Amino acid sequence: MTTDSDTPWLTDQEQCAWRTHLDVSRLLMHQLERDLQPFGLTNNDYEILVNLSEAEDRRLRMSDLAASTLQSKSRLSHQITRMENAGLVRRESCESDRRGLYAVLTDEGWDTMRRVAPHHVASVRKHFIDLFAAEDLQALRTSLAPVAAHLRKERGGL
Amino acid sequence: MTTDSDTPWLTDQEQCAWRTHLDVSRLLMHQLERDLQPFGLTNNDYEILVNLSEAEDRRLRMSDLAASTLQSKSRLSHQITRMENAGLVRRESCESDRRGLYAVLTDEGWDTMRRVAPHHVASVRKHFIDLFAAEDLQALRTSLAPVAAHLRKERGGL
DNA sequence: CCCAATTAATTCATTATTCAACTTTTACGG
DNA sequence: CCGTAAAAGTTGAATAATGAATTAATTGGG
Repeated sequence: MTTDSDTPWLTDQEQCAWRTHLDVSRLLMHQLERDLQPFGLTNNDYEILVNLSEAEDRRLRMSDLAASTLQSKSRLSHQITRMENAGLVRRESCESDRRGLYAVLTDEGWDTMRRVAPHHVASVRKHFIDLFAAEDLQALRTSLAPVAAHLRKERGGL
Repeated sequence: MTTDSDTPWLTDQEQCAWRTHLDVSRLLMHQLERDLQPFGLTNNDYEILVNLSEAEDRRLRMSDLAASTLQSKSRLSHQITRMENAGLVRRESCESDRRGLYAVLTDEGWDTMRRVAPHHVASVRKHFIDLFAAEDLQALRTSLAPVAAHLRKERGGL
């Protein structure tokens, strides 16, 4: 049988590491959201802008954008609709596959990105990056990378 | 004036660390959510259960519970309403301060907690804790703790 | 002792997320 | 080629989160 005493409970150290990670995740997202608010953007908006502005021709297929932002297609579809209404993005149909659509950054979206990015970077530095010693940040990266890889494999289709 | 070249953009290393942290946060929450689904609980439900089950008399004031779960009072209020409907929790009025309410774990909530906790711990181990070398987990904890502290100070009232 | 300010918590309206159902187009096995 | 399966994306209804406004009780200075 399976009893309580079989359960490999977390040690105090592990508990603490875990809780700290959780707290940082949540608090950090909240803080970044707040820092973006004056510009009328959410974290989600911003991430879409980043992905599109880095992409070839400032456009990406809906599916690819959903994959790279780790969202469901449905959620992305709603998200893009909102951003389209805000004038940041537009949909364009894809010639090679008539099922497909591109999300394309508008000029306004591009300008918004250029204007907001410096502030966002400052925010990320202030509340995260600059709080680590350089070697700690490296350690973080190298120890987190396998976790990310594991989790990516674990999730089949979002 | 402030130009683009004044902006202290993230280095490649920093970018990578940052993105990895973001991805891990999101993928991990998703995975844990999926692992809790068979038990009919969400991450939020579970966290409330943990907090209440560790508390004196298995009860906490709404405000304290909101603070320790880093949620707004409004959100917590809705959350507790849902959990009350699910029979996991009940509200009890507070004698010493008639404005106040306790969220109290029901017997069903307690049983649910005891039943689900081992599976949740296993999930946390599988997708996070056990993916680190012991010394890396320590490093994570010590480098993340100041970040958590910083963020807690930064946010005034949620 | 009283009134203004604060605190506890909820409510309501708006916005966002989820999940399943649906449409259209493409791919592919026989 | 034909028909069935898979893929791209959207839609709509249900559920959840947010934020401002509200109610009710407490505190504390004059």
